[in-house]
Amino acid sequence: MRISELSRQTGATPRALRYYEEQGLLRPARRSSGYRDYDARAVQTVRHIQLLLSAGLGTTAIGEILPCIVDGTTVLAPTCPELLDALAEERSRITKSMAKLAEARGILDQLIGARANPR
DNA sequence: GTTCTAACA
DNA sequence: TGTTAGTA
Repeated sequence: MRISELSRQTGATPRALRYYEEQGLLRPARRSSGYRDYDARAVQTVRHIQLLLSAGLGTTAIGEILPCIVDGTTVLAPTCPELLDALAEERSRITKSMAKLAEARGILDQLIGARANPR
């Protein structure tokens, strides 16, 4: 299928799909016309990319994790250690971010003279 | 009409 | 990422 079709099936813009390729996340074949030619598998791959992206992982991390994903239905399977490793790393990153945000909120609470949980 | 690459009022 | 330009 061509880029517009994959875009339609995944919701990713053609621009994003080309970007994923630049990052080595996708390797579509090329037609004699120069147009990218994606196989059906690409749909699943893009969904995996979107999932990992929404988890806060960067394209470089995703590039390392992607090959560890089993061609199951929707989600991924913690196969190789690299995957668990990268995911655990990202998780601790998030935990640290949450701590900083909580601090920032605490300061704002004082400045505002607010109660514990002002939305 | 669609896609491609490259580049940025 | 969007978007636009100039092509193939």
